[in-house]
Amino acid sequence: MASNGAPLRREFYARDPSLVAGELLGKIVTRKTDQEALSGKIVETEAYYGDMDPASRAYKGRKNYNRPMFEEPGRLFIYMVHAHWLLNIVAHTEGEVGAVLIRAIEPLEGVETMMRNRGMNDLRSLTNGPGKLTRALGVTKELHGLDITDAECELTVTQGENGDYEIGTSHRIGVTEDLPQELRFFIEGNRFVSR
DNA sequence: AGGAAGATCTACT
DNA sequence: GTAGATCTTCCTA
Repeated sequence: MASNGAPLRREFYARDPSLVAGELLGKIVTRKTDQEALSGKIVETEAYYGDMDPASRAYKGRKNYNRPMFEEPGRLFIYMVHAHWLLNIVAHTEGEVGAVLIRAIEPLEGVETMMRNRGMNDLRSLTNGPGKLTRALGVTKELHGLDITDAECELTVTQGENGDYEIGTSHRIGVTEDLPQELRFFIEGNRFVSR
């Protein structure tokens, strides 16, 4: 089953955010509820940094709400934009600041429930955007700061199958002031990548 | 206490 | 391709 396997270890996240963002492609996100497991394959991500990144939530220094970005890698960083919760995983090397935004997943398990959560039944547009997938998976502020390297966590990321993907890159989407580097990563040709 | 911003989504033309 | 809805957090007074 797709969601089997141990969570990725903390060392995976204790590296440069752009590296982690690229390697998270093809991994499996699983949201465990009382009833069932909802899961999907990560097909699109973006990397964010600290005070050198004007698009980052951590740009203006350490605040209450962005605290996880400054702390232990492998924990969740969740916050709201335009009435949508966005799902991030803290990722940075020792002493640095950063996180990876999950922008799109390919639905695997629990599609019925995800459709119910979203109030629609079009598979293609079920989870192909950062605000859409959190709604589908039932991700809210409640999960903020949780440790996803713990197998008991309500949300985990596991290895999945080793696919041979063409990885595409581009500038980040929706940011007002981007860095010169391309920090958006996606699986080339996958139909669940946002548009 | 109030206003504005923001890593978005949907529906409409 | 553009407009309006959405809602939490932050900033200033």
